[in-house]
Amino acid sequence: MSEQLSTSTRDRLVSAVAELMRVHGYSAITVKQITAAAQAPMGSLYHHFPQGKVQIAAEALRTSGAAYIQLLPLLMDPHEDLRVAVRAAFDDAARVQEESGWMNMCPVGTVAGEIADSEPVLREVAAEVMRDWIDRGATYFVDRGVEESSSRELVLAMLSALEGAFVLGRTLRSAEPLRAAGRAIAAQVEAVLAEGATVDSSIT
Amino acid sequence: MSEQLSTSTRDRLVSAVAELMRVHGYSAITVKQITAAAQAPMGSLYHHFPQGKVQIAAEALRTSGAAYIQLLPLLMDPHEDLRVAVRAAFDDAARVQEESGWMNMCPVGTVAGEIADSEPVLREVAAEVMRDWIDRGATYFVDRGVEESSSRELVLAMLSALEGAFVLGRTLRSAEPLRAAGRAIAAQVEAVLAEGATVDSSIT
DNA sequence: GTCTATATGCTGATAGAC
DNA sequence: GTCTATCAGCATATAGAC
Repeated sequence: MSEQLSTSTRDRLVSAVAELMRVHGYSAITVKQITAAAQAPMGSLYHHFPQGKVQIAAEALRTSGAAYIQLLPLLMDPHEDLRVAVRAAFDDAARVQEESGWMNMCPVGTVAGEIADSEPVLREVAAEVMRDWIDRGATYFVDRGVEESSSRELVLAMLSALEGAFVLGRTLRSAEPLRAAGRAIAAQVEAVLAEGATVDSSIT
Repeated sequence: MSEQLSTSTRDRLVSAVAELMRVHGYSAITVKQITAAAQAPMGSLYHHFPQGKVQIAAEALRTSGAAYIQLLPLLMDPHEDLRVAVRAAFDDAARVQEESGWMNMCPVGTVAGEIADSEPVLREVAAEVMRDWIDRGATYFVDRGVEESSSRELVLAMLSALEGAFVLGRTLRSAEPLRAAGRAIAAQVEAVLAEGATVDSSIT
């Protein structure tokens, strides 16, 4: 009964697509690249994913998306002040982006922009992933004292700034966009907390 | 001496690529699509652009990029209060995005994200376009009373939020991301102006 | 479930007549 | 400067033995 050390062919295929999409997006990668990277034959891909490239890309987007949003609390929890926490998250992202040699930080955003008008199935999957991000993010901000109505707006602004700064930073090879974006979102946190405080004091 | 009503073959080719990239990005479009859309034969494309697809895409990015940044003052000039102006620009963008049926609002951001690790020539062109945006944007903010050092940070945050919200909005088919991003950048303007005012009052 | 061999169509690019 | 015909290679996907 020899232990299976390697992961399943299916899992290796999904990981390979996720990694390839992170670097090259969706349109530019080929199924040959995928099977080569996963060290699997062509037939296995179409055995596990009968609809081929689109289907395996969808699965990879869901997997990566779920993993990515877990970073948010991980980066922000250590900081008591929410404004500091937001800036720390962006500054950490900036550091990672620079240290990695300006790699693509988020395949979901990249692929979403690329295929929104061409691959309706993948667009819907990307939308599901983003809706999950927004829900989880809003819940996190509520838990940290932001009013329910402002939380959704805040997480939308934060994710937008994050995704956009990823692209600018990677293109310009500069950590500036992410740091600047972090300051803007921190300013928004400040504004939202001030609003909440006003409401609170009017109640008290 | 019959007037030439149509544009030159060269111009039609560049326009066709710009429009196709706006919708589908770079990797997904083909030179056949380009020549078909421009109603030009294959040979003409390679006559005017010997390096082919990459070269014509580069030209289209430069042309579109230069056109896009002109919208910023156009949208913001009518509003005296800079915070209002910023929100108006984002709200206008949100309206356009929704009314257009969630079309791609900025080919430069889309293409930049897609090819940053695969097409070094195009990445550098996209970087040049963005550096031009940043310079012009920073100058605009300075002209409207923002301190020089804050202006650059502000325009970086604004462009990041704009590009990211384009992607989220198009994927989610929602105007919310752009509106939320606009409020965050307005908060940043508020913060930056307050800072400046503090400095000013210490001088006065 | 795994793997090889292959089908069919399309890719970017070129040659060369006009 | 325009246009047609065509190249060599690669794309996704499939068939069918094991």
